Amino acid sequence: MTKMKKTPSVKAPAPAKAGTGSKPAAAPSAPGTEEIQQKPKRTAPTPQALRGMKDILPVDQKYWMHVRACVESIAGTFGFERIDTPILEESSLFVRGTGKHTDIVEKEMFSFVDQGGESMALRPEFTPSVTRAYINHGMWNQPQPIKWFTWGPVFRHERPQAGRFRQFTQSGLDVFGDRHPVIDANLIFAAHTLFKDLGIEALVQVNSIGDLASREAYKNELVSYYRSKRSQTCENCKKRLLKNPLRVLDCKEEGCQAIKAEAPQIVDFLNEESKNHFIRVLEYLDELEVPYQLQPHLVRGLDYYSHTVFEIVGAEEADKSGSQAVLAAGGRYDGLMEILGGNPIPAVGFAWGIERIILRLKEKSVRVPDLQTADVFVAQLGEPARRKTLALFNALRKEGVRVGESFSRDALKQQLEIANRLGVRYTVILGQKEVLDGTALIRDMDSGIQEIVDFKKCVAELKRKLAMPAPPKAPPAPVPPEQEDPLLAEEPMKVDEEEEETEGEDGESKKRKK
RNA sequence: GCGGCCAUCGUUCAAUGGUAGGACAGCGGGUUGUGGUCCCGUUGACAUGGGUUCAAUUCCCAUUGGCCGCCCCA
Repeated sequence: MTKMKKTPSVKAPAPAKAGTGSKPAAAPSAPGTEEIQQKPKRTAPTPQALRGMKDILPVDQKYWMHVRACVESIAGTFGFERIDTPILEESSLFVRGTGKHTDIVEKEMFSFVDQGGESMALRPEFTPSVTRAYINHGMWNQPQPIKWFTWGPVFRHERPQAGRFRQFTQSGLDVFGDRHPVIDANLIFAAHTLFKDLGIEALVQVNSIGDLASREAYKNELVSYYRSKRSQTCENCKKRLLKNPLRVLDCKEEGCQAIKAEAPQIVDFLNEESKNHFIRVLEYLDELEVPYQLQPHLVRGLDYYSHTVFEIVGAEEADKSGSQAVLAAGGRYDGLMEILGGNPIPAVGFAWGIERIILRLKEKSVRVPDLQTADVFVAQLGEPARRKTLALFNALRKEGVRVGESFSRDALKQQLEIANRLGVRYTVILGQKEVLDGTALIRDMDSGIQEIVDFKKCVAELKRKLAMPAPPKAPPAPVPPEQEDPLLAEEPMKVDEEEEETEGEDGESKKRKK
């Protein structure tokens, strides 16, 4: 038992092989408290994030915030309520819901048996979960339709690539309990609006795969058509014909293109009701002025889809068939509720992948709002000031002001550097002199102008200043400087009156330098 | 899951069969209490494990991870 207490944090050197039994290098002396941090030297290999799983670092958070804000705005304005479901579900939910023969379930699902012998899975998508939740909570007793909005991690054991991860974040909108085509159209409109809000040029592609009867009829026809072209069909398509015939329409092989072009189209096999539904969806889309492309070859891989299916792809990737071009996808799934043992309640929804959206935002250099972490910085010089600054920090914080600090540093220069990096509007400076006088210096970080205020009024004064709209911040301006921006030229120079106590010379000398 | 390419400081890019250099970032300076530009200094890396070799970061193999294509998908 005594040997257990050393280095609880470091894992044993990974069961690499049997060779490295003794491990002579790292011999942490047990009592060693004095030279702990010396030099780590060789330790056991640092654990890595699992394949296909990523840390989201603070630098990237502004993208996440931006997307999240856009999504919440859309969800809110379209009347969707947030629902969260467990990340872990019993495996059978997805086996039945997503489909036993889909790739997602067959080879991509993280599933395992827990200590209690129960078979469970990390959700690979949201749709079965929210459908289950609808059934479990008897949502059909509430006024229909039920409109839900989701956001959270999903897991698929795939080979990672750019824009494809094993853990990724999906978000979606679902409408339950209403089969009217206007619901489909308005949902597509919401999706389209979302991408517009995000600043991503995206394209809506729609199709209808009809109801089950229509689809079966079409499948038969498609298969017999491809049988007749058997000699020219690629190997892959031959396999697909057996397993999931509709997928031949996705084939990218040169040779198959001609066959595909001539292939029967599903719209011709829609029965009266299905066709009617689709036409009305399109009419509503026209009414909503949503630009869309009819995509006769668009089919969805999951079993539960019916009628309207759609995808949203990045504008210029529309013809490139790159798989990561699909930013969002969805459709109607009227049959799922019954598959999961509920009443036959229609539903339609769509989901989008946040990582792909963010990837796109970065590729297109879409500007997203910066995350400001502090409004004010408190700088201190000398021990008495440092102590006094602690109280000031808390006083400001209690007023809801976000305060930056570097209490442990001594040099004012360094503290101002940090203040600058944080992008605060004001820095409060407290030195020996100010402590003795009971004052504080408030420095406007844009202009460099400083004013002396009574320490007691410091918080109120800062709040007053912060309440005023921030002057238009000159953007980094990555554009060439030739066409000078008239907006920048006549930038209003505010805060010029009302500071009788301003340290004129200080501020001016500052300005002269630049 | 299949095929291919790749792997050097935190990031990015070099060089090399005899253990690595720059840029950016970081940290510290450029005398007395002032940031955004400038100058100087400094920390810091050869993914892991085998093999070939007197010697491997460099060559070979495996593993791991990333990327690209396929499968599929958001």
